[in-house]
This record gives sequence, C-alpha cells and structure tokens, in this order.
Amino acid sequence: MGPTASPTPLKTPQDRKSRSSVKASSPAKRIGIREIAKRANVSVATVSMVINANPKITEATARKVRGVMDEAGYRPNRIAQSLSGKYTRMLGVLLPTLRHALADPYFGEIISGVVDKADRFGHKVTIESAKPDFIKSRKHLELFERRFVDGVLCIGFNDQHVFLKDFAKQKLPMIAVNNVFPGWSVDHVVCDYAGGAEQVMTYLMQLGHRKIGLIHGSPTVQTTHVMMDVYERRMRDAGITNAEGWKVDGRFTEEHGCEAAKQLLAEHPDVTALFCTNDKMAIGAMHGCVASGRSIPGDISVVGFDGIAHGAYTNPALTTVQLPLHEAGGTACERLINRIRSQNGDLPQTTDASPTLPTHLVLRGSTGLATR
Amino acid sequence: MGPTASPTPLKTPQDRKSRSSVKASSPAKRIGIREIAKRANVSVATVSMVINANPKITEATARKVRGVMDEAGYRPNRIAQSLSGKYTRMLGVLLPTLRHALADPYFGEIISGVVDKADRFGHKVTIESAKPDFIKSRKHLELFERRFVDGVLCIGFNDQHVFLKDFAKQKLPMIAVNNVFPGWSVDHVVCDYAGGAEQVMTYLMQLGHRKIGLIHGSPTVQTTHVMMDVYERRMRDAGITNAEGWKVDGRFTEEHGCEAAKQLLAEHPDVTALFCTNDKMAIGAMHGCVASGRSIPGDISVVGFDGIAHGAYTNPALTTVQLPLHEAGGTACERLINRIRSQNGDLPQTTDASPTLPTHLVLRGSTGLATR
DNA sequence: CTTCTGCGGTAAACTGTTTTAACTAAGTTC
DNA sequence: GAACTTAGTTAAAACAGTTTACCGCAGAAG
Repeated sequence: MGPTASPTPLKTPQDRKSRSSVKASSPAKRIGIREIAKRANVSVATVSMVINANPKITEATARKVRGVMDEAGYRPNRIAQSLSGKYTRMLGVLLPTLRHALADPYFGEIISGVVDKADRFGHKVTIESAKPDFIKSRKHLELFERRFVDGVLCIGFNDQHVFLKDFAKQKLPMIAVNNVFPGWSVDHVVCDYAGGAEQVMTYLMQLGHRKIGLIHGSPTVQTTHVMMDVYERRMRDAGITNAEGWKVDGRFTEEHGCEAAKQLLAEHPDVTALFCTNDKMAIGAMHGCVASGRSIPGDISVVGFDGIAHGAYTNPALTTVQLPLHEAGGTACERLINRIRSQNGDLPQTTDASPTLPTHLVLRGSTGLATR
Repeated sequence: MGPTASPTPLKTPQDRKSRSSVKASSPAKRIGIREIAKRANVSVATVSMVINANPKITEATARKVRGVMDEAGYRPNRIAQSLSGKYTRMLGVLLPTLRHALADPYFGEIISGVVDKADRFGHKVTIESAKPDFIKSRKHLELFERRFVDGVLCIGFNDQHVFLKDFAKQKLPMIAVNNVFPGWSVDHVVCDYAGGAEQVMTYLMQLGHRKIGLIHGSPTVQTTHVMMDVYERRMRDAGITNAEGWKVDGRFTEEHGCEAAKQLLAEHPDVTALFCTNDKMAIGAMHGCVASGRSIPGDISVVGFDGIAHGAYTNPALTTVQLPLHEAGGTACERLINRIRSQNGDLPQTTDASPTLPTHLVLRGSTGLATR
C-alpha cells in the first residue's frame, strides 16, 4: 500500500454527475462562485473579495453581490477556500490515551475552552489521540504535511514525549496547555500550580497539620514536579524532617490514588492530612481513607487539585484548588491562532511571555483541624 | 458583511511565494503529485491511482511510484483530495451546551468511542456545539453546504430540538447516539435503557424496597421517558399505588439531583431507595441524602445509571447500570460512515435495524436491604 | 490475416476558491 | 490639455489532487 492508501479502498464510482463540459442543465448542481459572479454581473474576483470583506470593493458593489448570494443561498465551499488560501482554519487537539482523556473532566474542561474560543475565531477543532503507533508513523507531522490543520494544541503530555520536539524543529505552530517543557522551546499556557500548592500547604498548616502526606502524579510532568517541590520546601521550612516516606505516586487516577492512600495510612498511621495533586486522586484517596476506617475530616483531611465540577458533590465535599481550565484552553487557542497568523505575516509578531493563570483554594468539607 | 466573511479579516498578504509560472527553482516548494509523476516517469493519473490503491495499476508500476513517493517523503494533500473527491472524511459531533457536555464523562466516553472508530476508518472528527444561535444561523446545515463534514453524530438532544429534522429532510447523513426520536426518521444507536431499568427495579424490590423514589431527567429525552415508564409499571405491578409524589426531576445534574433528593426525603421521609436515571444525579442525590442526615445504604439505597468511571470511588461506591457508551459511539460512527458511502453508491445499501446495546447492573456499596 | 477484446496507462478536464498583474475610467496636478 | 495618480474591477493562473474518455498494444477469436 502507498503511504496513504485508504484503509478501505472505495468501490470505483460511476455516478459523478456529468463532468462533461455540456453546459446544459445539470439538475441540482451546487452553485459556485462563478455562477454568483455571472448573476451579479461581476467577475469571480469581485465575488471573492466581497466574501472576504476586502475594503477594495465599493459598498454598492458589495451590496449587489451579497444580494445575489443571499438569494441563491450560496455558501462558499470551505475546502476550496482552504486549498487556495493559506489557512485550513482547522486546529488539532492532541491527547495521549484518548479513552481516558476524553472521559476526564480535566481534559474536557480544557477542550471546551479551546473549542469555544476557536469557534469565535471561525476555526474548527479536531481531536487526535497520540497513541504510540500514531507517533511511530509520523502522523503528528502528517497533520501538517497533509494540510489537516494549521496548528495543534497538546494536552496531558510529559517530558517522555520527545516527539513534541518535532513541532518546534519544523517551526510548526504548536502550544501546550497546562504543560511546561523547559528547554524544548514549546510555547505554553499554564495555571499557577506553584501558587496553588503554596495555598494548600499554608492552609493545612494553619489547621495545625504537620504530618501531611502527598499523593502525586508522575514527576515527568513538570507541573507535578513544581507541586512536589513546593510540598518539600514547605515541609522542610516547617521543620518536618522525617517526611520522606510520606510521598506516594498516585498515577493521576482514582484507582491508584485509593491504593496510595491505603498504603500511606498503613505505613504511617499518624498522618493527618493528604495533599493530592489532582482531584481524581483525591477522590480515590478519600475512598481509600474510608476503606481504611478513617473518617474525613475527623481523622484525616484531604485536599485535591483541579476543581473539577463534581468535587463539590463527594461526601464530604472536596476542598481543592480551582484551576481556570476552560480559560486556559481558550487562552492557548487564541495564542495559537495568533502565532499561525503572525508566522504568515498576517499579524505583527508579538512575543509576549507565556501566561500563568491564577488559581485559588476552594474550602469545602474534606478538611478540618488537625486532631493529633 | 457577506454570509461568511472572516470574523477577523486578515491583512492582505504579500508574500505568497512566487505564484508566477516562472519554472525556476522556488526554494522550498512543497512537492506535489505532478512532481512525483515526473520523477517516476508516469502520468499524474497513475500516481493518483497508486495512492488510491486502484487495481488497474500493475504491481510493478505501483512499486516504482511508491518508491519515488517514499524517497520524496510525499504525502497527498488532504484538502485537494477532498475538493476533487466526493468525501471530506470528516465527521462532526454535535453537542448541546458544549461546556458541560465535554466535561461530562458520559459524553466523553461516547465521543472517545466515535473518535477511535473514525480513526480506524481514516476519518477525522470535529466538535460542534449546537448553541441556539448556532441553529438560528443554520450553521448545522452549513456544515454540509460548505463541505465541512460528510456526516454528523448527535449526542444529548431531546425532542425539543426540532432542527434535527432538517438533516432528515435534506437527506444529510446524521445519526443520534443514545437518543431516540420516534417519527423523525433519525437513525440511531441506543443502549438498552428499558432492560437496565428493569434490572434496577427487580434488584431493589428483591432487597425488600417498596417505597422507591425516582430522580429522573427531562422526559423530553426519550430514553428518560422509557425508564420512567418502566419505573411506573413496576411500581404499579408491585401494588404500590401512592407513588405519585415520589418522582422528582433532577435535570441530569449533580446539583439538581442533590436538591431533588433533599426535597424527596423532606416530603416523603419513609422512602427507602432512590433510583436515579443517571450517575451524576445519583452522586448528587447521595450528597443530598447525607446532608439530610441519612446514611447510605443503612437508611437509604441509591442506584445510578450510566456506569461512569468514578462511580466506583464515591463513598459508598455507587451501584449503577453499566452502559457500553464507548461501544455505542463506535457503533454509531461505523453506521454513519456506511451510510455516507452507500448514499454515494460506493457500498451496497444495507438497511439493518438500529441496534440496541446490552446493559448490565453493577452492584456496589450504595444499595442494601430495606430496613423499613 | 483481419477484427475484437481487455489491460495498463495517459492527456485533459474538473473540483471551487484566492490572488496577482493588468486594465480602465475618473480625478489631480502642472 | 497632457501626464500622473488612484480606486475599482477583471482575466487568468494558481492551489493539488481525481476522474473520464481515449489510446496503443497484446492475445484471442473468427
């Protein structure tokens, strides 16, 4: 098979209606810019310029042409526009392990921000899952080579995903949402994880907690790393030295968050609070605490991170750090579109620094005064 | 503005590299099918046929051409393929109120099924949110008129969304996932809601529950309607006559599910079980029960519906009906692609009935024997 | 020894836009 | 009144593929 043969080669068709140049009445031929031009008594160039609101066209002419277009119910064919123009006006959202990503409110919230903003700019968004074989067959570059998209947004990757460097190498417009890749020259938009983590630690310590466990995700994710650093420094600053074994990897999921909590409570029964670096792990951890016979927040306090909607409806409701995920998606999308345009000289180059979006602590029922 | 002027008209560009017919060496001109043809010493038609695995081409010729393509790193431009071919190979997923839909595991699970399957068929998926103004400006039809997509999947709509009829009227390929529209000639794939509801009712009654409350979504959604019917019949069959006030609208959300539970418990304190027609409402209801001083499952049993992942990590874990949502999305996607092809004569017309996917009850900790 | 058939391949038309370079007619300037 | 702008419009060439109708050439049939 050639590099891009269709997975299921379609049967040779035979009904393409009359490609012949017989000018006769093809029954329901979709009307095009040429026909509009003819009816309006102008050239196709003029019609095109009217469509694109080119200021060269007189308002009078524009009105006339628009009249014809409206009457005919004409809509420009987007495919042809893309082929002839510079832009596809299509953005790709690249996710790892699609299945879990899409069913996860964290990703969903970001993606909805992306789609909303894209829509406002007249762009469409496609979803791509970067499974290993996707990368192996260079599909992430094909996205550009075959002109599928003008740019991509990456969400949920870590520094093991070296293929992300390919985009920078080829100067393909890419931006990471809520992921940072130091030294990879990958543009990004990120929430203030450090600030959020600081707030969590301050709050827990104000409640009198000293023996604070950490359930974290993989440190290959830079934001996780940042939070771990904050945790460690704050513990050190508080003079707590024996905290080494109080950190457990919860691998971002409820399942492992639950296991992590059980393990932590078994090995260090005197821990009075758990800081979980995402809400899913926090929810799993709460489950694990209850399963281990602890009551929340009586015996142990649990704090999450992300602020996903249903954290407000767990029992007890989850104290967490609210991330502006929707906004992060939107901001990233806008930044990407700007970059695409400026790379083509359609917009002045503006290299403003990658923004960090503010976060805030939401106090709910899963936290209380330290009892020990 | 014309019907489709860009929201932000781009500055007139001036760097389109050498559109002139000067054959001289344009530095980094992307290589096309013509160049491949020249290098392989065949016609463009032949190259095209190789790309599309047309059996007319000898294996020998094909190999030669493929060699040249590989060497040149050539990938066919998808935009051009779409323009001249019949298909866009792009599918649209239409959602109401995007923000909540995408952050909802129910939708996420379905969409991931769609995307996975689409990928397998070499199709891409775009996300569209059918906000009121989207419909008003006929954007749902523009999707086809402007050749954005070959077909659309609709998820999460109800019988108030009359615009869905437009697709059928114009014979535009559309399919609804987990929604049924009797009389609208909308093809669909749906899970066995009736069967699931039957299992819930049977199970609760086996546990000795008689005073069973129902927290339901809007009956404008046919699947909700089906479950309400099952509930009512089973209550009647069990000789429970005073159950009229035991049904409350939870509007599909945690928030209103919580309110509904509180209200129900206030008005009918002797209810011993709650059947919630989706997991989000069930989670909200559990929250409401606890807030009303009830313990689960000691005082009251709660059952959900959908089987979203984190139902396993609530406290207590939620008994629910598992829906094959991923599969539903995949099946719908495949059905849609088949329809698109057969409408173009590329596939024999096969009008097999809309499938109903099996569901099953998952027993967890939120249900127990009736105590009153 | 012609005529027919089928295979493998090709030239040219076609998809529906955008953009460039040229042109026209009116308005300035000298 | 000739030369110079300038604003509005246009013809034609791109964009990068697919599809059709036809063509040359074997081998088979008459």
